[in-house]
Amino acid sequence: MTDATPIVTALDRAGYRLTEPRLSLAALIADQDGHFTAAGLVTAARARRLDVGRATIFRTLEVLEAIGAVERLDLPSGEHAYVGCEPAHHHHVICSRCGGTTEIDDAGLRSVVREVARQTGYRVDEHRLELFGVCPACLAEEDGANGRR
Amino acid sequence: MTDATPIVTALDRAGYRLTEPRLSLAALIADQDGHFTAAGLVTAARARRLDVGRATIFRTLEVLEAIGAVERLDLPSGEHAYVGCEPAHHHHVICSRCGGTTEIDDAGLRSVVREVARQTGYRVDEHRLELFGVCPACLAEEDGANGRR
DNA sequence: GACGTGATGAGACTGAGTCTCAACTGTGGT
DNA sequence: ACCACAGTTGAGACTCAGTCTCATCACGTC
Repeated sequence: MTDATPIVTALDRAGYRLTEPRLSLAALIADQDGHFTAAGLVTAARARRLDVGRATIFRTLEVLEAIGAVERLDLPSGEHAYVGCEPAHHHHVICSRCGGTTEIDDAGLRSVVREVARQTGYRVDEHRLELFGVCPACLAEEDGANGRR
Repeated sequence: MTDATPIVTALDRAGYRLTEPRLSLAALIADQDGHFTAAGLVTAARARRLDVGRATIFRTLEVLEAIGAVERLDLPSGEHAYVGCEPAHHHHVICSRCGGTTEIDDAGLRSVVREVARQTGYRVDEHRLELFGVCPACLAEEDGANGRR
């Protein structure tokens, strides 16, 4: 993603004002590939000399998460990160080498959830699946470096 | 769980010293039903007049997580919580009403992971599934309270 | 029972995230 | 084009989780 328009239109449609800081942030987020953290955005914003306060960055992320333009995820390290994404239910695989993410669809998870509900008697309202691994590009690189392995 | 022995033996077997603070904490954790947070343990320890420092609680949780006696999970609120559990790979369903947790086994997730790997080309090393909902007991209570719904 | 090492507690420290409040700015109405 | 106002912003104080340090302590071994 390198185009901020989807984020902007999502904001607009949800009735949020299109302010200058929000537009800057939308552009910044659109430029990130893979996941990014709030702290990272703060640094990036400063690097680009965008006049955007820390508080605003957190607030904007909150808004973007609420409208589904961004998804929050928890890295194995315990850090909170975000990924820009389409506002539909899905999950991510995260490359622990390059930090890139790939969206995945249901992939049969729905039936897992149903099965769990059946086994436990719970009404399952929400679920979160996070997958961590190594993306094809990094795998290829590893192979190249190691000869084989 | 209301018996600290499994935690204690796990510690012992892994070569950790069985110190007084660790034993207190093991007992404290065994008494928790459902998930608990580090902050909660700190409070609980103080309430019971256990002489256990905050740093020790964090360190012990780290150790317990490493040996699999406790699992760390991320609540939808972004808080970090823990559940005491058997040291085998599994997942939890968490009741967002009473905070109770239930362990679940694979339930078909393994094939989902395989499917994702196939779709994306990733080598998937790690995955985390968290389910949030309402447990049977709370569901029954809700029904009782609302008449129907 | 003595010793060495791993464990501990107090408290300083760091860094993420929140809150407050006065000042500002999009936006819809005119 | 202008106005008014409600929503938004930035600075910085604040809170709270989690980490680190270091002198002291106590478990387990010999």
